[in-house]
Amino acid sequence: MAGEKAEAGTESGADTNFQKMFASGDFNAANCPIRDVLDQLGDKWSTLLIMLLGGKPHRFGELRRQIPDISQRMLTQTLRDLQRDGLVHREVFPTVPPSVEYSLTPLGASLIGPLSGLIDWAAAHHGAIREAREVYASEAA
Amino acid sequence: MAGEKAEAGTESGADTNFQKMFASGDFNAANCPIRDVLDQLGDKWSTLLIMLLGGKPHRFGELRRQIPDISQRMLTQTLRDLQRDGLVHREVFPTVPPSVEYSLTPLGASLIGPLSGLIDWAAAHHGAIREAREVYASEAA
DNA sequence: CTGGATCCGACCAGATACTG
DNA sequence: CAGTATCTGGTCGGATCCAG
Repeated sequence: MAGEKAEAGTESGADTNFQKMFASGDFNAANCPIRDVLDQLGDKWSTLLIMLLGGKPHRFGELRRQIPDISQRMLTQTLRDLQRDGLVHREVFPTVPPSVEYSLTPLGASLIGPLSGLIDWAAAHHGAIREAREVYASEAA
Repeated sequence: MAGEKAEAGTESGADTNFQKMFASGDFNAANCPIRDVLDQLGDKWSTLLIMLLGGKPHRFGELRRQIPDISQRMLTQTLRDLQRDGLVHREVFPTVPPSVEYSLTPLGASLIGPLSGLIDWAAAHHGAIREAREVYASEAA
């Protein structure tokens, strides 16, 4: 299969290197770097924390107050995962009582741009999505 | 549902409008449109399917072959969710045997851009992330 | 104040079998 | 070919108690 059917997409034009990578045959979701990264970002709290830390560094309790509906367990765990991936920096100040500050690493900061693009899209179209959901629900009935 | 309609502040800066929205107090993750949308996109297969359909429409079995490690159940379910959100169009051809074609709606196509931004980031930095993970693992030991 | 550890329910997701 | 239905295990995530 050597056919170049790129022109079929007409105006899409944004699939770019994804289609190329996918067509390269060596995909199969196992060695897929996208999934590897998106899996973490796709969880319930990661993106929210990243955007929050993108504004300014936060302390633990500060984050907990900013996100009322996160449990302490999930906050700890998500922060540790992000730290593990090199997106978040954790700094402990040996004060009494102890305080810990979380901030984005340069790698984490570089994610803000692309992530904002997606968030902007979500904000812009979530009305249409909710509408589509209601239409679908009423059709199903 | 008390007062939908989030202004979303058009689109200008990157992190700016998120911080603005967050600071506006009208956030709290309950009425957060971001979470509403990202929740669906963040699941295991949505983004993959969207990018795939962004290339060209696919039939059901075609998608299943393209993604070997998706179960038939998850494929059906994810497609239905995307259709419900108005991102994917489902067209049935009453042939024998029956065939169904899935394609992106204009709304779904508009997502390709922002999503590609994130995917490009993932592809570009996933090496750094894997490296960070190994460092973290060795430090933990 | 910042977490670790544990228990436990809820939901996600795969395997399998069956239908039109 | 394109699904639906059911059973089941694994993981996510909240609540609570405890420690430094």
